[in-house]
Amino acid sequence: MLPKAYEPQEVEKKLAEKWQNAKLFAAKADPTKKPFVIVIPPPNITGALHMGHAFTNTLQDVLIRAHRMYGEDSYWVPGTDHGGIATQNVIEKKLAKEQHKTRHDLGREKFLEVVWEWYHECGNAIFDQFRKMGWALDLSDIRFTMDEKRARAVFECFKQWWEKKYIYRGKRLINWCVRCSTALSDIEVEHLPENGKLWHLRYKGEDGSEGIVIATTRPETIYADAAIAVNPKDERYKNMVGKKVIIPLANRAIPIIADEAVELEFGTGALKITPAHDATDYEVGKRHNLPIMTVINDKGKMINCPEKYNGMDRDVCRKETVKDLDAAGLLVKEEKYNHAVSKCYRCGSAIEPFMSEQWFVKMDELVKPVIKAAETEALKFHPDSWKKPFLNWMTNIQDWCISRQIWWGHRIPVWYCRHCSEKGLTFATDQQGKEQLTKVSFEDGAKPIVSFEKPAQCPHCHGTDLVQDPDVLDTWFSSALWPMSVFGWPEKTPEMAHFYPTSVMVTGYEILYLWVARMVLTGLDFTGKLPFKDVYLNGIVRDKSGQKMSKSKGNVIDPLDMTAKYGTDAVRFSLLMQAVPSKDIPYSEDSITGARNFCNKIYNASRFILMNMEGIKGPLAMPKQAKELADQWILDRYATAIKTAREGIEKYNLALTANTLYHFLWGDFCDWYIELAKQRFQTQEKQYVMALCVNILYNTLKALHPLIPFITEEIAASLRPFVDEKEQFLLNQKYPEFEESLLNEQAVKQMEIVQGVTKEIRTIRSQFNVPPGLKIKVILSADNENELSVVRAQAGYIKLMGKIEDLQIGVNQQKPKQTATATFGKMAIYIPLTGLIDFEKEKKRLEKDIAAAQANIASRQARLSQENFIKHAPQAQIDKTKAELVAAQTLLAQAQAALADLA
RNA sequence: GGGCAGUUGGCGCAGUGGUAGCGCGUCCGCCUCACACGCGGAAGGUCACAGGUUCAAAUCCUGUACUGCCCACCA
Repeated sequence: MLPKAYEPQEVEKKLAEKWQNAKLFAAKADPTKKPFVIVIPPPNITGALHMGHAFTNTLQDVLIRAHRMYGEDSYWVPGTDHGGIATQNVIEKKLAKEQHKTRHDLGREKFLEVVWEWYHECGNAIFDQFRKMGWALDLSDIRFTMDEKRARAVFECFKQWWEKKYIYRGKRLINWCVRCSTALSDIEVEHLPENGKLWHLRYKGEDGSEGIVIATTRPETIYADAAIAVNPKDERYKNMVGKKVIIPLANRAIPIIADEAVELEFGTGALKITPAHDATDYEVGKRHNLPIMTVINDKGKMINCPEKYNGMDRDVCRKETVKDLDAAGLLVKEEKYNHAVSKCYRCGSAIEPFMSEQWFVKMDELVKPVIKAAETEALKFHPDSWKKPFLNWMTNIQDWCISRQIWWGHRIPVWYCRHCSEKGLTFATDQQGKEQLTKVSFEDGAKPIVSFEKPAQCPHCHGTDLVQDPDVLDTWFSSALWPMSVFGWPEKTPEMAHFYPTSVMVTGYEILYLWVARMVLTGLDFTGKLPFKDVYLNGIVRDKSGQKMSKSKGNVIDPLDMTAKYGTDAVRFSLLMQAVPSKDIPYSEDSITGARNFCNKIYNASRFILMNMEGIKGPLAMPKQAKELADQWILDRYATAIKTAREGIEKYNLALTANTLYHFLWGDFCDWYIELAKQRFQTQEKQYVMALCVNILYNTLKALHPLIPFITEEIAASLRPFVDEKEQFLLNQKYPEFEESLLNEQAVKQMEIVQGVTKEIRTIRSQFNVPPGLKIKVILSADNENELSVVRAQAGYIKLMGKIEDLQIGVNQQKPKQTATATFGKMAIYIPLTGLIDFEKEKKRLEKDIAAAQANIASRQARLSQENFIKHAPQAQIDKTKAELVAAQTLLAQAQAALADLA
């Protein structure tokens, strides 16, 4: 005998291995079939996968599995991402913790070795999770954004864009993360609110006058001030423009200028201009030809400032400066001020706007076809509310800073001849005593040689002393090429020809700009084709109260803990039940138990059917004819469920698919059909009923397989001897088709009567505490035989489901004494309950019925008396309203009669 | 400052132009020979607010409020 509760752990382990060994998920590249392709958003190799991965990848898995079962050549391309700064940070932390070392203690080469080791370790852990989650990824065929082929793709892109002059070097104010010691692109900067302060500082006039008061949040940058700006329309300062004031503590004179950028209402209306440390100021400085002075270096330390502060940390300098200003009587006011501060998206430390020469990609040309694709909806967003933000971002795009001053990543494929580029190259000796190129300046004469490998010699002087650019590329640079590079682009591979473009990109909306936009851009630029036509944006998995999950908050739910506890299917299904496009989902262990219970329900229903299969020889074909109402009804429900389940998949609304199948299997099949079928198990119809049961169950398992692959595969294997199926794996079987011929509106209506009457009877049983085992007598009465035709025909169902011993059906039946009364449609339901009737309860019940009926009658009558309703509403609506009125009137009359009887 | 979502029973969410559903929770009764991870039943909502369109609006439009997110050079 099978255990009573489903135990997923063993089953899942066994099946996960079986699928991989059978190469079930491998690329087929079958030219006779329509390809359906998804490239996985490659997870960063920064550690274990989290709930967000579990969610987005499960969505993809469902699509991939469903389309495979639709008969398409579906292929889900697996891989991981090297994750640039994020990964480097993880390794640095690990080094510090385990060995108390920095990356500089190891040196670049050794550090990279350590990261590569980590990749193999972490990568394997990730692939293990892929397998455990049941994702249809071929684990023998994994890509990595830094492997040889992907590196080739990166180089090809760099080279072509260099030749087209899209890639260029530029010196400008960039976002610098002091902690990560690298430049960042604009979208890698987050603007987070912070409780800061606004300091009002006095800059005295050069002529000894009182000068001007400015407001700033960054007093430590006053040493780099190049001017004070006021709005040209500002009457307060009109006569001061052109005069000079003295920077406090620095004793340097700077001019007062007029610029539109200054807001009249903010602060004092006077703005200090610090071109080297603020983006707005940089622009103002450019307009007025102001000198650029840098007082904070790449480590966040003060430089070029009064001796006292030199070498100080910028935060310390801020405090000291404020203190000294106060002492000098130049601090006019200090007020609390909440404002947005730029933070590094990887480490959270404050971004320093920093003058630096970096590599950029010019965006204006590249972006044009992307905008067109989104506008014409050749590129379609799901939900389409993302179209507008996407276009908005694309139209206002800035050039992309692609160089990062870190070690882990694709090294910029540019070389310099030490002879020819001499003046543009700065070297330093690292802690291992090796000479390293630390800084490249094109302004000072560095001459680039673009090459994948180290060139044998300099093309100009034929010298052989060549060094590679020290920077690496933004991690999103290689990600941008992912939908092409996974197929071996730029090589003309068969995979590229067959699988590209892919079908849909499924990913979180938080990386729409960071990633999706750039894939579209590269795809269109290099292939002229969109890398995918559909973008399905999923939401974020949050905690129970809607908070983002984070380690620091301690509200993280680890998917592997949950799968170990409840089974992978339960975790998957709980996510899918809530998978409405773009919607964040609140998640807690509670949401998994519901899904786990469903899995158990499937298991037990299957177990029950299998138990009753004893002595029956398969295979049993799906019966073509319904023998009775329940059969017609369940076939209709089944067909409808399949139709809706497929619709959900097509519309990327997997919550619809999950909920539909859940309610069909549990609510319709188990609660009603199996219960009704039980009585036929002992009859000659057993073979027929079992054929219907086993086929409907089996097909429902198929329909559920993309969502919960393990339990469905496991059960289907036991059922297979009884159905007409040769294929071992569900994935290779056909997804159930919607069969319109199974729809039976009349059967559904009749069944609704059976269910409705049964429910009324059950309610009364429950209300008057009729012992569950006690069979009762029920009388069904109406004023004409026609109203009773269905219950007469289906009396057996009602007797069974209502636990009725004696069911009398007839026109205008006499109501016995001591009887509970209910109404369904135009039928009166009398249940004689001598000794069990509680008069107060019955009275209350009837009064409630009466009140409801009166309200219904009033609203229906009101509507039907409106001339416009009769004139404009469709006839069906009018008929429906009339029918509802009659039903309400019947209910009222019967309830009132019953109440009168009671008294 | 601009944009986008959301606002539905205690909680979390679905939902279609014809006066509302699901899961969890609550309450009552049941270990009914598949399942107590279960079965049966009940209570509980004027679908944020104000206008408008319509015979009819929770569902469409406009505005307001609140919440969340994204974008943006008010220091």
